[in-house]
Amino acid sequence: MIPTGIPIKELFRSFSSHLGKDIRVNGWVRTRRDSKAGISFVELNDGSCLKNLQVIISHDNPSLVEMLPIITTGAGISAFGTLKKSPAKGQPIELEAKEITIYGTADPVSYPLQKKRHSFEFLRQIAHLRPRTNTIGAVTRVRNRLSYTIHRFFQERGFYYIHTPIITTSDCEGAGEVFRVVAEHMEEEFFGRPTYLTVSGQLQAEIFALALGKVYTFGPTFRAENSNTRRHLAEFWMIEPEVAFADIEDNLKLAEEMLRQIVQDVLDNCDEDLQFFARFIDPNLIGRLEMIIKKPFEVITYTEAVKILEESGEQFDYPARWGCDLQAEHERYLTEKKFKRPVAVIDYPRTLKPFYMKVNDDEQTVAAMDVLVPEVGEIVGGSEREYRYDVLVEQMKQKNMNLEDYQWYLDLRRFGSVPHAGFGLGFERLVQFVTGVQNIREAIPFPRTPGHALF
RNA sequence: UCCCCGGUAGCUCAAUCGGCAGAGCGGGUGGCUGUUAACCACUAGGUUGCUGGUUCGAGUCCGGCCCGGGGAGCCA
Repeated sequence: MIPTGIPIKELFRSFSSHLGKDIRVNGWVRTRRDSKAGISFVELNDGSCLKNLQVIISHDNPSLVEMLPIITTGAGISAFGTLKKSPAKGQPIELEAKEITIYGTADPVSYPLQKKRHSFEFLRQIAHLRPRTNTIGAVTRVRNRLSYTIHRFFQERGFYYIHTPIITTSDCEGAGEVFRVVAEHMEEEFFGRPTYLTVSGQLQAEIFALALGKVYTFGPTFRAENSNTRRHLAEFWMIEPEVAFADIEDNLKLAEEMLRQIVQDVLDNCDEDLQFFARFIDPNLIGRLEMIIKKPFEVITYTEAVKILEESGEQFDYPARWGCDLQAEHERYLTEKKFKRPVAVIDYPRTLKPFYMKVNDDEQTVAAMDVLVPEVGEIVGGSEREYRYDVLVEQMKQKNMNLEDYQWYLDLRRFGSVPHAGFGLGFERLVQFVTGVQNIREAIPFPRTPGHALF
């Protein structure tokens, strides 16, 4: 067995219990500095936290000195020695090495990562090594925490986690272009009919919501849109809760509580990483996150939003008009300038929204909701679902849909249909919002965008 | 897909009006120091994205293509 190391995070958190004891740490060398006073300093990082542990190599120990030339940036090593208080400034503790095992060297001439800052664009080209950087390491830890706390949020409220299919036969009308799924070396359709990668688990989640009450999905989603922006991926992860016996107000409340709780959790548990982002990525980050917790969401109807935009006196490239979709510039104005907080826009014209949204009593609008946040834009999109059979059929006919393809969906309205609602939260956009990374490609371990799919 | 900007050393970038292709960092060597984005000296390192053209002369100007970034649209 490989000797286990103590996580560096653990050493910094409670070093008093380890001081003076012999311990082992496994990790990767970030940098080495040699002092002719007879000491070398090795900064070791193991991914458990942002901080490096300083390992002291005394030049009195000939077997360690022999190793020095290959203890270079990037090397994977194990260090065994005594944990001591550091006599110098900069770190509370350091490890005085007795033994070092070098598992893997990293040739300094060809190892692409250097101590100094790299551009994110360059790091994307070495996506297999970029997790070893401070930023991507921190994003990865925050992403993990968000993932954990989202599951916890729903589990604590009695939601069931549903694994909706990745391969589907419905293209979820209006959710974007789809990827076809075909079996290689097979002429005929593997499934006997055309199949696609899912663009949303919503319709299938509705099936289970109308049986188990409260459910959510959290899985990969695929869109074959040729969109080249810092907010879009061809493969991304989406959280989609779906609740029976719930209307648009319940839906809004759920979205707000969810965002508030997960942001609070990250503030409580990822402080070191967030401070790093605040220092190097986005100085306004912490204030923006605290705003989520302190200020209630502003809720306005689409009609009110258009009126506010018309009376704003702002010069927009496209003036706001009732019946037209809100432009990105409109959304930014509402959330960043007018209200300076998350804004939920509800009750959109039915012509702008998909068939499954509940038609309001005015028959002109549907019970949709988009939650907009500063910097990222739309982070949540959802609605109360149309649960009345006749109205749903009418909606589908208006949108020129083939009713036969959705017989199962209509059946849900024929047998025990009840009001229900849900929404989709783009997970990478949440990661973007919480970390401040400008480009969504830094918010996911292996970004897939048009023309790019490494590994 | 459309609009704008860019592609020069391993990385980040400079190069005036078209006139000898440079710096910092990183690498190597030596020096110095309980160092910590260490410091000092020396040193190696180039198909200026590809291609065609204009010119005595092109990193620089023009055409085509490729790639990247930002914005827009679509959306999460």
